[in-house]
Amino acid sequence: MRAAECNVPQAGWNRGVVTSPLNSGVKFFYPQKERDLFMKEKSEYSFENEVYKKTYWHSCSHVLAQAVKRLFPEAKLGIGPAIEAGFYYDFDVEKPFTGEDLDALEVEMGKICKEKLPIERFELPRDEALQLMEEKGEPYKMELINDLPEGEHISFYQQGEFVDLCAGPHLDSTGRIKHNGIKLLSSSGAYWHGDSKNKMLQRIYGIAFPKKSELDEWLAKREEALKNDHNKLGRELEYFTTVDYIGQGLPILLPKGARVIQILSRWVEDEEQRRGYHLTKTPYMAKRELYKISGHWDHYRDGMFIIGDPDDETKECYALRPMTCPFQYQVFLNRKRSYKDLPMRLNETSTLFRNEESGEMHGLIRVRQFTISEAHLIIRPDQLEEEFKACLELANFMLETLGLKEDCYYQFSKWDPENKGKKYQGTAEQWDKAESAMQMILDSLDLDYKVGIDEAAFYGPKLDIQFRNVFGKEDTLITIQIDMLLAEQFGMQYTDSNGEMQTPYIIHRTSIGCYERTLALLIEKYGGALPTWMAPEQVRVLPITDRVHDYAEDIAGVLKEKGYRVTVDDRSEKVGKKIREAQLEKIPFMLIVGDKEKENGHVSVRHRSKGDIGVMPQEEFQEKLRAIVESKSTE
RNA sequence: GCCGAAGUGGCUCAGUGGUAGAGCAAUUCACUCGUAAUGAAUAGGUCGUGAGUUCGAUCCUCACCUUCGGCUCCA
Repeated sequence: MRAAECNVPQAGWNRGVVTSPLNSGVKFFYPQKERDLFMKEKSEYSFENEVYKKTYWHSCSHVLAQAVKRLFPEAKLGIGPAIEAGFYYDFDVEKPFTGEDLDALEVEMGKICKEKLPIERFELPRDEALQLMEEKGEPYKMELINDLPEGEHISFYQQGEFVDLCAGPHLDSTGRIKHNGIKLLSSSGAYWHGDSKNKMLQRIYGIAFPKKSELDEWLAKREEALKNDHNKLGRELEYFTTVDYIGQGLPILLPKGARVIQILSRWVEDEEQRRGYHLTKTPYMAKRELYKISGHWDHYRDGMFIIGDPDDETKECYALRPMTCPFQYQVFLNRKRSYKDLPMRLNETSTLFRNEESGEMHGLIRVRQFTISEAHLIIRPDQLEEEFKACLELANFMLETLGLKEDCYYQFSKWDPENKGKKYQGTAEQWDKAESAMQMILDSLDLDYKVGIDEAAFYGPKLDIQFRNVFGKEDTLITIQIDMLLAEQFGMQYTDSNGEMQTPYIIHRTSIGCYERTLALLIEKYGGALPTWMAPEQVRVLPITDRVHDYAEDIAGVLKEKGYRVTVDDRSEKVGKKIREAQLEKIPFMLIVGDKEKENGHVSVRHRSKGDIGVMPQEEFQEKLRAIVESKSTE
């Protein structure tokens, strides 16, 4: 169907056309807003131009939809946007797509590109738009149209026989898309409108580039990144494992993983002590009554492991803690407090239990039992800004030391008033107050952040520090939260300087986040070669012959005495093999010793990434190691 | 929880409706070796678990468990 055949109002036809500044003939049917953005960007049609890239991928998603419609005419269209890396399109189909289906679709997409079909925009009034989608048999599109506000221009894009409801923008022809620069990556289920109550559609993910070589490069890079998958590397390098009959989300931290977490948590606890925190140790479980006060019973019960019958009020019922907050508050409540006691900074290396749903677990990143560097700061309202900033400073200090700062970004996680009562406790006024307080602090820091609506904790807004794993999936590493609700619920009060009772504010925060998750991120960041200061094994001594085993032991003994983690490989193997294995295990330093070294009291030093760095006296190596470890360099 | 894929010795993977192989790792022996794999021998698996179909199941069917990629959820 041509646009003209369905009463296209010609007036809207060329709305917002931009002609290429390079006069290459490419036309963008951009709405004014995006046109302005485009013109500010590099005036080239390259992927360095974010708008062009997204437009290209968006048009790819339409080509994908067109291919699906050709090969699977019964498929109903969902939505198909460009995303961070590539594009996807959701379809309602009888059977999920198979790998062969994706191959066939890729071929068909290539054909559509070669057909060089003009991509044209037209607009329709609501009733005609609905009629068109009804004729095309697209119930999901009709739902989208019905959700559009009154008076909105309802625009469509057409290429050949394919018409799609779409706000645009798009390229002007399928011929602009490189026919062999497209790769369909995967397909999986995805709920319509992202709501698990809705029907599950089938989503196809894809990526595309204007050059085949760029596609190949991207795919190779991705493959390379996947090699650092902590879930693979972490198991291979024996940081952790899982056991069928223990259960999902309950990893075993093997000696190497446990060692790293011990090193990190000692560092964190010491640093927090320096910053005025008091360490607590609170129980792993409590009676249901505690969680009723905190609100967990009403807002978080599905996320808890409950011991006993939660509905039988005549018997005791316990729950493993999903958070430490209500426990640490008891420290404050232990006696009468005055304004002089505040801020009260309570930290705990706390193990938590959350009954995540079965499909949500992922290596060390998403588990059911984990340990976080948690703290609650009980403060006077006038201390909020200073304490919040100090929390952020601490978090950033940790991230910088770990070398992860560049991989993280901020998210201001707000509530959604729509879910008041169900998901969130407190009043709109209380939420406004907490969110605007956080807003003010963030503004004063001139922080670059994205906003997450409906991402808050049930008791308050959060500043989350996010990262992406090797698959590009986003997770929270660190969080800082403002809570103006729970202190009141627990009857926490302090006497101010006028002798009047006041309710404190509370900051919930993590400093390094969840140790398991942080370890996962470190493994992915460093490809398993963790910085020397936190490496589970820092030095391995490799004697060349049995004659120098005693010397090797001496060297190791001195280093152990100084607190380093060192082993001796005294097997009867060739040194080449010992080196190979130490390399594969990513041991930072190898000390190769033979008769010559023994004679002179020297060591031959090999670094895992620098290779052979020469022979030196033992003391010189010790000094080198000391400098690296004490500075917590990322080497 | 939902959609899809997978599960064979410690690891990576072959394989077949007639109850299993390879490489690496392990163990033993020999070699005493100079910056990424010395050689030989030995041992190791009720083929994720449980049912069913069949004369016979690791293979076919179903359920469950676990793992992986998504969705939803979340530190």
